[in-house]
Order: sequence, then C-alpha cells, then structure tokens
Amino acid sequence: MSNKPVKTIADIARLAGVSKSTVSRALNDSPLIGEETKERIQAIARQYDYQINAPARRLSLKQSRTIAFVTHAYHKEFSVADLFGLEIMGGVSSGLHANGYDMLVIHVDPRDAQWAHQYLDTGRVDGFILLTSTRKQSHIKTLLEMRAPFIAWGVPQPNQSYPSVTGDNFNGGKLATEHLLKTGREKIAFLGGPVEELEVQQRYQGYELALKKAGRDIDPALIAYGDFSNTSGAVAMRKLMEQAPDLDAVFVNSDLMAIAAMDVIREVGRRVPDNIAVVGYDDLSIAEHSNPPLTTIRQNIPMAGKLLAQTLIQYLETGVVTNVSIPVELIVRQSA
Amino acid sequence: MSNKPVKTIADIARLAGVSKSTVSRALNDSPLIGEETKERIQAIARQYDYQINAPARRLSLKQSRTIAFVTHAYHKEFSVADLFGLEIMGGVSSGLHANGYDMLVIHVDPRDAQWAHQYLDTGRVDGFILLTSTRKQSHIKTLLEMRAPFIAWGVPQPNQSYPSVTGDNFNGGKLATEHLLKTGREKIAFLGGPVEELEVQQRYQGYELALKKAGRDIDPALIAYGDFSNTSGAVAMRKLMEQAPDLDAVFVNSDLMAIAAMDVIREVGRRVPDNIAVVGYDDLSIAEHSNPPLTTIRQNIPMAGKLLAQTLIQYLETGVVTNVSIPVELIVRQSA
DNA sequence: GACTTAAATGCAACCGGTTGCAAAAATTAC
DNA sequence: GTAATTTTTGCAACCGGTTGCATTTAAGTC
Repeated sequence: MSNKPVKTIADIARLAGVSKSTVSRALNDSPLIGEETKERIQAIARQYDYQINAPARRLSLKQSRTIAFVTHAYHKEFSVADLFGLEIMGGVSSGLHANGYDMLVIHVDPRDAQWAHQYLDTGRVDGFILLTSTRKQSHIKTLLEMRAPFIAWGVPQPNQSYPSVTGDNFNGGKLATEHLLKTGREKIAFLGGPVEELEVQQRYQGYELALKKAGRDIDPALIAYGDFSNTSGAVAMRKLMEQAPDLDAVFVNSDLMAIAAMDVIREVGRRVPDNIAVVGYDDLSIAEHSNPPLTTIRQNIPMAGKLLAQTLIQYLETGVVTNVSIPVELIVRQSA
Repeated sequence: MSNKPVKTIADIARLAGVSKSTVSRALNDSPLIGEETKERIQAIARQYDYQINAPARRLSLKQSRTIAFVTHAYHKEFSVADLFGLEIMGGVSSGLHANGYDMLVIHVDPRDAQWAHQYLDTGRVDGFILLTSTRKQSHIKTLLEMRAPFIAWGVPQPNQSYPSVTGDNFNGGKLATEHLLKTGREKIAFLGGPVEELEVQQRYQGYELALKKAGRDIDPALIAYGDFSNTSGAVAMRKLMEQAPDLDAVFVNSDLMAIAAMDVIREVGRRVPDNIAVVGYDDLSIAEHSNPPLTTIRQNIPMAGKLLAQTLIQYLETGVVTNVSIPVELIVRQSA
C-alpha cells in the first residue's frame, strides 16, 4: 500500500496554508480564487499527484459521473447476438473515460418498468446508453416519460426529442447496392432488419434509389426482413431463395445475418460470390474471418461508441439535444 | 422526475420513529438490532422501495464496491484480438452485478507503472481483474508489489499467491488430442500459445499424455508456438507445414489462431478437415461461424467471467486466496 | 426489591468533498 | 486618510451513509 502524504484536499490546504474551500475552488478553476493562489495550489496538487475522491465528490454534487450501458437480462450472457453491442461498448467506454465518466454495465429486465428509477433516484448513474434491441422503442418511451437523460443508437422517431447517434443508413444502402450493380449483378435482393426500424427503412431507400438510378425495377419478391440476428437471417434467406430462385446478389442488413445467409446459400449447393454475391452491414470483427470474408458496409463502431459518449455528456451538461450521423464506408472483401 | 417520499435512511428513521443509526444497522442486518425492530424497518424500506445512496455508502465505508476490468490503452479500441476478453466481460459484469459490485472498464497504459495507484488510492475501485495479455506477468508483478487486490485469468505462477480462475488446460489438451486420435489422425501437430505461459504448458502435457497413451512418439517438428493472435497463428501454421508436410491434424491453442491456420491451410491448396483436421480452443462465438465451423475446446466463458467476479469478491471480503479451475468440454463441429 | 449484566437504541463524529454567506484584504473613490 | 467597493478567502453546514461509545431498557441474580 502506498502512503502518499497528500490524499485529500485538507492535506493540500495545510501545505498551501489556505482553507479547504479555497483548495476545492482552486482545483475546480473557480473565478473566485486569485490567479496566483490558484496556480500555487494546482502546482502542489500536481506535485503530489493528488487524485480526487470520487465518492465524496459525487455525494456532494449529487451526481455520479457514471453512465449506464444498458443490456438485457433475458440474454443472460453476452453472446454472438450481442457482438455489435460488445464492440461498441469498447468505444463508449473509452469515450466516457476521456471525459471523466465511468461506464456501468447494467442488465435490465424488460418486464420491470421501474428499472431506470432505481439507478437515477439513488444517484448511481446520470444517464443511459441504449443500443439496438427489440425493446429499444419501449425503453425510449419509458425514459422519455420519466424525463431520464439518455442517448440511443439509431435514427430517432421524428416526433421524439432525444440525442442519438446513427450511421448514414441511406448511404449505406446506396453504396452496397451500387457495388453489386457495378459488379454486374442482375437480381439484387434486400434482406433487412425489422421493417419498423427507421434505419432499416433508410437503408431500403438507399437500395431503391441505387436501383432506380440504374434503371431497374423493384421486385417485391426480392425483399425480406429479419431481426438482425443470425437465425433470422437464415430464415429470411431461405424465403428469398424460394421467392426468387434466380437471385444473384443480396444486400443484408447485418453481418450476423449475412454470415448465416451465406451458410444457407452453401447448404443449398450454391456458391458465394460466384452464384450469389453477399454484402453485409456493420463490419464486425468477425466479418473478415467469415467464409468467404465478407464484403460489408463499415459503420465505424469505435467512433460510434465515442460519439455516443460525447453526445450524451454534452446533453447532460448543456441540455443540447443533437442527433449525430456518422459516415459509412464500403469494405470490399470476397463475398461480393 | 419521480418524487419518492423516502430517499434516505433519515426518512425511514422518521417513519419508524427510530434513529438513523438504527435504520442503518437494521438494513445491514446487524445483530445489534432487535428482531422485531429490524423487521419493521426492513418492511418500511421494502414498502417505499428504498435504494441506498451508493456514493454516500462508499464514502463512509471508504470502499467503492467497484472492480476495474483492465484493458490496454495500446489497443485503442476493442478488436477481434480482444474477442476473448470481450466475451468474458459479459460474465464478469453479471457476476459482479449479482454481488452488488460495479464494473469499471479501465484502459491502462503499460508504460505507466503508477496506473493502479490512481484507482486504488482514491477509492475508485477495490480491485482489478486481469486477463490474458502479453503484459499480464508484468502487471501481476506490479500489483503484487503494491499489495493491490486483484484476480487473474490463467494459471498462477507456483511461487506467487493471488486468486485466479483458469480452465482445465491439461484436460483440454488431452480431450482435443484424443478426439484427433479417435478420428484416425496419424501426425497430430501442437500449435501453442506463448511457451512461457503455464496454461500452454499444461495443454501441451495433455497433448503429450494422450499421444503416449496411444503409443505414439512426440515429434518436435510437429510443435510450434504463437501468441494467441490470429496473425501469429498463420505464421506458426506455415512453419508447421514446412517442418512436417505430411501432418494431418493440428491442435491449436486458440480459436483465433485456429481460424487463421485454416485460412493458411486452404491457401496452400489443402482442405479442412479432409487433409488436415483442426481443433481450436476457447469456443468463441465466432467458432461456429468459421469456415468450416470449428471443432474446439469450450472454456465456459460466461461461467469463467462469473467465477472471476465471485472469487475476487470473496478474496476482498475474506482475504481467502482461491485458485479455481473450471471444466472444459469438447465441441465437435466440422473442422475435425 | 436492589444490583449486576446483557441487549437494544441513540448521539455525534466522521468519510472528503462543495458552497452560501460572512469576514478579511486589497482597490478605488473622494 | 477614510469610506465605499470589489476581490479573496475562510467558516461551517451539508450531501447520506457508518460506527465507537454512551445511554436506556430489559432480563437475570441473590
């Protein structure tokens, strides 16, 4: 155990020959303190490598400087279904850290309508970060009603006001489709996430525009939806191949679904990309290790995480609601 | 914002007609309080859904009930190289949560020898969780020296005393090798993690024993080592195939290396599992989506995470050092 | 019933910060 | 040089718990 001579502001106060309050103000850069005194105190703090006591400050300020990263209790553990969440968590964590906030990973039971109170009322967290999930909409509603500060990944509903970060879905859909067109594909299918999600709709619009610009028609038999999970991707892919046996490409709304779709394609004896080209979405770390390595739309996940952190903090500290959209990029590998 | 009538123990004290101290003791189930009073107070707390104020308690107790999950600053973000860490984090998080602890993800700069002080001295965290990493040994040394409470994943050095959780490496090696023998493989290679790691040595011993029991000799040309990362796996696999062109199976010490090895095998025109069977290690979520789906040794990662949490907490609260080993299981898919 | 002992409760200080308000010191005004 | 201001600083209370010690109440002893 180390025994540093100065652990509290009282220690610093003694060394500097001033009062606790002066030290507190000086360290918080209050304008009430004279320049000279302020610098002297800050120098001492630096010299002795003073670290503020977080619980004390939090108790006093009645705020926790902690953000809850919301996950779900019904997935008892993280799994491949949460890979996207897991990867974004890294970015969130470092973004929060850079701003002096802690990240708390909480498991929420969706049947418990009170979950947010528990964390907010006791000052355990200052706000929440919500990711994609089937429960997102209902969570958003709950949080909005109790006026709890939060940020969500994804496109916000037009009539709701809360901060958010999302990829450029329209462009993502356009890029993917254009790539497939450019490589000579004729019957390009769209395998989406949940229809009701705005990001899915926007990706579809990008898909649609690209096709129209190329003078193609939209064929409803080439459209199917899943829920981003790998199993749903397999189901939807089978349906597509039944509806349109001659399809030669598919733009899939998540890497997880895309990988499952490729398995299905292989199962029925067709080959990727020779018979059917596949473009995924997200660029999870597994995308480059899939079989074959997946061509996909990269959402800059680490950056997304950081922006979620920053934007939420900005909201907490200034009340300004911003909706951030981040650019998206086509990564060409071997599946298309 | 909700306005619950009872937010602090003082509120409860008023309602129950007792003092703050009595409430505090009653809620902490202190033997000093009479049964009847205790129950009355606990009932009130339950009724009004009282939630303790974490910062206050932490300040008072001078402990944070927070555990740091150590990651590295030089990987600016999580990436596939951290998949194992990412997956275990889920288990750790829920294990801590179940015991009333928070998980703080911290990014450590390995050049900063003081990193642990910063968190410990200020009471921000009570302990650390260390995973596999090239820096693990040096971190362990540092933490041991400053007598900081921590737990590490992996086999502890025999002369060092600290809590740990690890898979049953010996059995893992044995299981994998026996499976390869049973399926008729003749020249079975061992592609290990870093030689100096005890878990790698134990896996090797399992491999060795299985071969000896089957009356086979150990061929040094069939042994190579990497560092668990995918790139190192590719390098080591190339080396193995040069040293022993006729090998027909390989037991690889991590899924990441195994997947890279399979890529290499394909590159040189051979097939998995027809020409060369591959068994991985860990059973990461990507293992079942690789090409072909990977036969591997499952370390129950979520359970490992939970045990890390529990064992560390036990150590913190009782001082008892336990070294836990968890069972391991062969998952047969298509690569072997 | 008085006296000792054990059990239950309360008082008040403490954890380490922050902050409203008063007091002291430094400036400015006349 | 003194009064009126303005700028700095300090005092003391507060945030919401925990806990050593004193005090009250109940039970046990003779």
